[in-house]
Amino acid sequence: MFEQILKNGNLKVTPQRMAILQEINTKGHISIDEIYENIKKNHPSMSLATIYKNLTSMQEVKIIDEVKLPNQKPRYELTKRPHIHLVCERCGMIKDIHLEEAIDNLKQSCEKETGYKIQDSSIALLGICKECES
Amino acid sequence: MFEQILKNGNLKVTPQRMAILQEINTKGHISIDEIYENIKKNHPSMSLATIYKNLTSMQEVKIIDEVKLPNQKPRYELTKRPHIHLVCERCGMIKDIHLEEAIDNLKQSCEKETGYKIQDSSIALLGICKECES
DNA sequence: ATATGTGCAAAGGGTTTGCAGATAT
DNA sequence: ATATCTGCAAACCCTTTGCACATAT
Repeated sequence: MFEQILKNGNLKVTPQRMAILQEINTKGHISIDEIYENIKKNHPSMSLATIYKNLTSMQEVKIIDEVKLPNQKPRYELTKRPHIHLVCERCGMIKDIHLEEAIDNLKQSCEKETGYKIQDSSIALLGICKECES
Repeated sequence: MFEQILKNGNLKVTPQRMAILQEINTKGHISIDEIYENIKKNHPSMSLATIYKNLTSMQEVKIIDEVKLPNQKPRYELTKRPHIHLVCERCGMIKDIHLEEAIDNLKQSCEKETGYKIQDSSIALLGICKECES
């Protein structure tokens, strides 16, 4: 699965890349440091520089996306269809919501209003999650 | 005007802060370097450290907001009601759109779906502007 | 066999910090 | 008069780079 994705991007399949993708896949919205710390447990020789280089190259071929949230270090996720990041400002939980029609409506309103041709979106909503609220 | 806003935040009114606010106000979505370069023209002793410190303190009292866009250094704008950033990926133009009902709808859909209580938003749409398109 | 990738250490760049002197209230 | 702010320089990140060796194809 990730093997094929890497090959499609003309990237070689290395244990380091596989470990990074696995980590991003299971944790989602993960920071560089978290990736590094987690992978070091099973792969002690893993270098931070390798992580940086691979996050860059895998972004270039659109395997992963960088997620920039207010007041946070960048995080990384597997590339998915357009979605919304819901961020709990108390516990830090980040949840994806796939409300594609809502995003499409927003896109279309903006296109109509401005003549822009929208190709991509970066949407975060910030608040308090159900658990923290109660 | 800016004098009053600073006082409301318990920040002293200094020429440096006024210059920073003026710069953000006229340019909008401006980067730290742009602020520094522009202000130095009329205010050669202005220090970069002062700009950093003030961007931080003015964010803390919600006079300004940091805008994080994909593949860009952070930019700064005066705090406004929730709005959308439209970014032209060809010419770099950044345009605000105040589609508050659309944003409210999005918020409400997300709240209904997840039980989150949404307090804030960070929305960017990326594409090609009318001028670049033609 | 060859191009690519990895790890290391050094370099680079942006941001933060501490402090002494200056300024706003 | 006092707390706050500014400018400078140093410190402190985080990220990138160059290179020799290792690995995937």
